[in-house]
Amino acid sequence: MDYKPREIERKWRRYWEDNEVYKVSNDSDKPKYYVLDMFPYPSGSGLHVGHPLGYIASDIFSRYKRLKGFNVLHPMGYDAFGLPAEQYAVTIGVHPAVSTNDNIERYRQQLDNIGFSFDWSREVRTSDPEYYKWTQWIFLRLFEHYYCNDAKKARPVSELEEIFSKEGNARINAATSQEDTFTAEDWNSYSNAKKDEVLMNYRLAYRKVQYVNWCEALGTVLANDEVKDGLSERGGHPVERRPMLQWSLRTTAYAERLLTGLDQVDWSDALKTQQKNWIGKSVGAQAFFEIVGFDETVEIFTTRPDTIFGATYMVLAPEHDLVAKITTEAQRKKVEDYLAYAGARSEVERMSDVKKVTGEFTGAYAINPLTEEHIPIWIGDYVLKDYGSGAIMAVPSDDDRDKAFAEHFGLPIIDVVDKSDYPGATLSDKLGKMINSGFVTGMEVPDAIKAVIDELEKRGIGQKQINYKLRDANFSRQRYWGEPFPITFDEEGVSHAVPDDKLPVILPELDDFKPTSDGKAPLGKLTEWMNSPEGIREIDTMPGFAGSSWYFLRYMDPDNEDAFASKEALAYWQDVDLYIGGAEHAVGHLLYSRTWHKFLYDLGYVPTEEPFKKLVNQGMIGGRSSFVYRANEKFAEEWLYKYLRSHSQTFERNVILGEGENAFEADFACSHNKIAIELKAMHRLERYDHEHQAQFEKAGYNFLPISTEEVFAHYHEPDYILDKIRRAIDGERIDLNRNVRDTALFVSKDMIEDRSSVTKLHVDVNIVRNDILDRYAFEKSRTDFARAVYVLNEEGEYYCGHAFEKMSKRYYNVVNPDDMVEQYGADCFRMYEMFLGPIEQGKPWDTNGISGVQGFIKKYWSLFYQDGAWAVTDEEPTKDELKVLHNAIKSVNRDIERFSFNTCVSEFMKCTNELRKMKSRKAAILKELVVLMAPFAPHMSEELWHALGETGTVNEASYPVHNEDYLKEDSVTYPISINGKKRATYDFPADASKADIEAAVTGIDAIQKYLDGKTVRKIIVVPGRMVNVVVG
RNA sequence: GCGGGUAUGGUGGAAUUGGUAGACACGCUAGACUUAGGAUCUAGUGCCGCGAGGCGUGGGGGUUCGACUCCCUCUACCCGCACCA
Repeated sequence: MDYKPREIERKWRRYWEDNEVYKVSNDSDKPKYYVLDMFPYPSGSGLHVGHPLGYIASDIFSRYKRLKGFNVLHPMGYDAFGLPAEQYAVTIGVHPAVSTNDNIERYRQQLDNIGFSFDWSREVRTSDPEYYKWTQWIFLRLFEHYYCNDAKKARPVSELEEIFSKEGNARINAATSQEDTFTAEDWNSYSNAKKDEVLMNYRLAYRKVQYVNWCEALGTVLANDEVKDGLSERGGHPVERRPMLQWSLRTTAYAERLLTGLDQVDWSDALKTQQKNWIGKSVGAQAFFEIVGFDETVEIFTTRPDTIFGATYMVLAPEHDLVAKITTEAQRKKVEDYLAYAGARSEVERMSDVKKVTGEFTGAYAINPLTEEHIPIWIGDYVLKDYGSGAIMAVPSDDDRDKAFAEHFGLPIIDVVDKSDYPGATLSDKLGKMINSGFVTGMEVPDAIKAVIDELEKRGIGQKQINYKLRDANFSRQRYWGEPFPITFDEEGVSHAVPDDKLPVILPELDDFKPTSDGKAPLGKLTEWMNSPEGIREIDTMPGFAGSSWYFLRYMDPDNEDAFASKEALAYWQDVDLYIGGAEHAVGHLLYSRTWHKFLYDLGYVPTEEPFKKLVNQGMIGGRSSFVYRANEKFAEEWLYKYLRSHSQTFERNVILGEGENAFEADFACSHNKIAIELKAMHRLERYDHEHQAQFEKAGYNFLPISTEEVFAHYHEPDYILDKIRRAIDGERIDLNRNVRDTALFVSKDMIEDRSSVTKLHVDVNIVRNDILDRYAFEKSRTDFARAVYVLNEEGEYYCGHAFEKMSKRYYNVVNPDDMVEQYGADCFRMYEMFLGPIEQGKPWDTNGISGVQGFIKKYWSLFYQDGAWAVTDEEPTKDELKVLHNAIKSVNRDIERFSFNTCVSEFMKCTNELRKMKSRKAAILKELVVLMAPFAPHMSEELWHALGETGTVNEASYPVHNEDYLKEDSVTYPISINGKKRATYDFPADASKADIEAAVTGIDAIQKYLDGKTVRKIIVVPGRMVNVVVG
């Protein structure tokens, strides 16, 4: 039979579904393997050809592992809550639940088309109450726990309350935003509201007023990783810093473990460094500087305490609490002006002119504790409120920003580090010798750092401190489409957890879900819902990353009603062995999931500390855009000029006609015949038609309007134009020809003479093949191309230009996987995606190349069927055939293990080519080959598996193992090099010894001529590999 | 500015990790067949040169018998972070 992918694929997909071939059991003697794809947002525009790349890779690996005898969990589901889904719903004016459902359906169809082995019985959706019940449940655990820095794990808040009531908070070493110390008496005397406020400073999920990224356009607050360059990641809207009462997660508590945990996982260095940078650990010292005339001190953080002798002034962040207090009357006006200026600057502005030095003197002075000098306290927005303590000691001699500031405002600079021994050393290298630095003068920097910290500690004004760039994650969204918080507030404003047995708190129906601009969440419109019998409900919802931070655990046991997953399921599946997805989740999702996972680990709910053992980032597939070149006015003018010239008409270009104020320029004019031609785009000629007419007549010329469209329409019959001119010369008045409207001329790329006479336009890549335009399809694609005229090349083809761009609708370079599957079959599509290149590398999609894979599949098929008839025999395979097969087994095995899927496909091609050459059609060979290829081309393999007389499914076969014996050669072809350059090859027996080869090599004819008159100095023989003769 | 990555034919990419550079494809050239079709098959295809031969993995230098691979240096491009004290 012939290879008919559409039939075969439909047939076997149905079979797999009917027989639940991909259903995975939690109850198995086999070792487990968990392959996960990053959670997709079901966006409205569906999948393009770049999206399934990772899914195909993970599917191949899952199928491979299954054939290797593993019980493989390979699930799929949808991250259905959150901004993108809602924003999309808002734009098209449909309820997010409805649009999300539609999108999921579309997504599912597209995925099904490609033949993935997902166990759909485990599908999860974050917007499903059965799912978000557990998101809320985990949130409540975070709410009920704090992070103990001594135990280095999360502990119950109830424990904390007990300690507070007995001894206050002095001895508690926790991750906290609590600044004041209090005693047991204090605590016991606190109101409920006050107690709640204090506890919020300890809880891992807490609510507090703080500066947040408010995005007006989206009507919500965003987390730091959702803001890029001061704009929202989704939609690119401006973001401002604004104090708001918000829920947050105390991710900072886990900073250190998030950092050290990276050592346990097999991720790319690029990814690890990105996470490290985001966590941003820096080791230094905390110090307190007294303020002249005030009781308060300024707390600072520095990584270079050694340079304290060079601290000649201090800078506070504009939002720093002390600013209002310490500013002197004399400076108040100026400071207020500066605060107004700094406050008004958006994040984008602030970040775009980092170089601009701004600040203001508060009028107050601090005392440098080691020099005893009085140093001025400034404010400046290069100091950030939420890093360290929001204040710095400025050391202009050793810090570029401090230096720029000092120079700008004329502040003193004292050199304190002599770096002459370390050329090129930077601040962070911590190298050099101290000068002008009191008791540390002469010390090396690392020693001085220690000495200064010791001194600060001795005096009780400072200590060693570690700081992280990582901030707590904003967890509130003032939007509708998310998980409601399982929190209520009583009359006193005290927060209460909704009891576990009341979960989930269902997201109520709401018609007007549009965001508001005042920061009040849409759920606030439902007064009845909000004022529940249990108390006033929180009306913010959770962010998109809430549901996606633990979804991989739900797949293990998706229908469990008593727990997010059973202990047994968690004990069996443990963690994700292989995680494939895009690099865009490098910090956000991956950091949050790791945090949640560590928290659940602390509570004993999950058995592993890191959720994702191995992670592969698939590269982005870009589009290969195609261009057509539309001739412009210049082109028409050049053409007409050349044409007139060749007919020896005495036309001149750009001729000034008329006199004085009435002078004007005509495109072409012939003074002899008193005729002038205006050559312009139709719409321009139309606009000035009558004026032109009058103008030319006044100058005594017969006016001939020719539109560029007319020129293009008659490009291939130029005599038409000539005829017109002749008639004009004869005095005939010729009106503008309006029948050629919308005619455009397209010049084949290889026929372009002058780039400026054509305009480059994107053309749909789906109507271009091997850069040749399908002109029929082109004319149908857009109404304004319907009357296209072409300048073709000698072959009569239209060649398009091309460029690599992002795959995007506006570049007309989007290729839909459905179209590929329709045309080539899913198996071919899967293999071609892999064949494109290494999975981790970004690359352009080029549909042209798929024909190579298609050709291969046909050839492969023809090993089984000759002229449509079954041609496989039961003969014993020969040694050579076995060698070809086992070579392929060996290579494919090795390459799958190292995620080199492109070379696997090459290997299949090579193997097929070789078997074809041998006319090999033996079942013993082909059966193994079918299994080997099954992970890549599951449909076809299933078909052939059955054709070979097997029953059941090829998924249950066992993976072929290669036998080294078949690969052994009798003789080896050695490359013979002279001084490292290959000059000849020669066959030696496989068991030839080093000495044998050395002795024989100089006797080889092809080598002799290189040895003439030279001495053989050395012969290097690498057995089985190569020979190198060193002469000189 | 800092950090990470990449650089190989006209194109996508191979190279067992220091051992025959360009596998496997696309494209191109020539030929065969054919109801010329965007089908199939055969051969060729890194560059220069008629040739012998020479050159060749972004540029320059080094280590080595031998370098796409290791080291130094420069250049270009991509990604991430960016006043983080």
